[in-house]
Amino acid sequence: MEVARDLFMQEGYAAGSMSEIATRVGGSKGTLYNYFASKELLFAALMKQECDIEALEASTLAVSGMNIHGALTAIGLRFLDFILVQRVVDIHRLVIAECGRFPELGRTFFENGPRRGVAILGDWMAEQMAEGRLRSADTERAATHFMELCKSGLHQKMLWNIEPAPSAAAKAANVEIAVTIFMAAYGPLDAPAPS
Amino acid sequence: MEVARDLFMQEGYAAGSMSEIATRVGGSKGTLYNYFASKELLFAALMKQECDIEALEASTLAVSGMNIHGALTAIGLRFLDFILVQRVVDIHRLVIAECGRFPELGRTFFENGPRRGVAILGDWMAEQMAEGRLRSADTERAATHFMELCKSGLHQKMLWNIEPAPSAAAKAANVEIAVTIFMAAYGPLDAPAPS
DNA sequence: GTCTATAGAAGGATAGAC
DNA sequence: GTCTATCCTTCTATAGAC
Repeated sequence: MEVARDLFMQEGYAAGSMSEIATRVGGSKGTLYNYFASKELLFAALMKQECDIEALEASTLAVSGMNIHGALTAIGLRFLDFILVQRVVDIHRLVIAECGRFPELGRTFFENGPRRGVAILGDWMAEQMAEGRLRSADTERAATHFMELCKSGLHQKMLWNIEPAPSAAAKAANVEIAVTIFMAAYGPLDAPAPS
Repeated sequence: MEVARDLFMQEGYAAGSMSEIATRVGGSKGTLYNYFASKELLFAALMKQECDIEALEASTLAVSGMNIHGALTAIGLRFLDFILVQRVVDIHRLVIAECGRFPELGRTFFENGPRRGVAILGDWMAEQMAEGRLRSADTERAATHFMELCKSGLHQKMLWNIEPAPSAAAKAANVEIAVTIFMAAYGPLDAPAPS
């Protein structure tokens, strides 16, 4: 499955062949078909595994004992460190490429990845709003906005194969400005926006 | 080329065959190869055409005589009306799917689409900043932020084949909140943020 | 369980008649 | 310019020996 994943990420689902997978793995096609009844089932099993990895990553949020600014910065950095890695971008590229032919692929990844992440971040923001550290607002929308601000153009540039993974400094800069913008729009009203 | 575009959008580049294109267009494969020397050249010609369409759309900005709030709303609505259409999303899906194998594909689309759009919007924002209607800031970043806020989660949901094109009302709602957030963060300092 | 061998279909591309 | 026919490769999937 690891070999198959790499091949499909490199060549795409249609262009990646079972023969090539068998060759790369050092076995024969007959044996490969003993493990997976069809190319489609191998692909489904493979993507399910990747989806679980994504779900695990989206489920964690460790920001205890930080002020709101530091917590948002930590959340943003962790988010970018996860999605701006070549392997993850390649998986997303494969999901986007094939979700037209495998409709449940996009939905499954979305539910386990972005949607879960937004829900968890939204819940955390709801707490912050209740305690007056953030302005009252739609939590899901606020969480989505924050993530989009963090990504800014970086994710698209990788997805479109224009630039490789950005440096830690570039990511940190993006998060810093994202936090500033976010707090100006969603921060408590008694704290005026900075210049 | 129209037929080929539709087939590739539906099946993907690798899975869409020259035979199928010839059949759909009502001709023969031999004739098709008289017009395009190879499948790859047909694909390149086709994507170049789509790219030009995108470039044309990204080049226009008509907001004369509006206040900043109305202008941003108009810009955001026009932007969403363009990118949240199934055909455009399908093209983007194809670009993302194939830019790993055709590196210049992603770059060409990016330069003519998003980059051009950001540059034009950034220039307009520079004027607004100079006249005190927006806070002074990095114009390219501000333009990118505004577009990301307008898209919010809508574009991804279409790209991942989770939802069809949103209604006009849904787009308008997204733009309205995007303008509010944007103005809270980038609006002039003398106008306090609304509740 | 793993291999070789192969069936059966489809793909890209070309040759050559008209 | 357009067609039919075909070459050669490659694909998914299976059969059957060991």
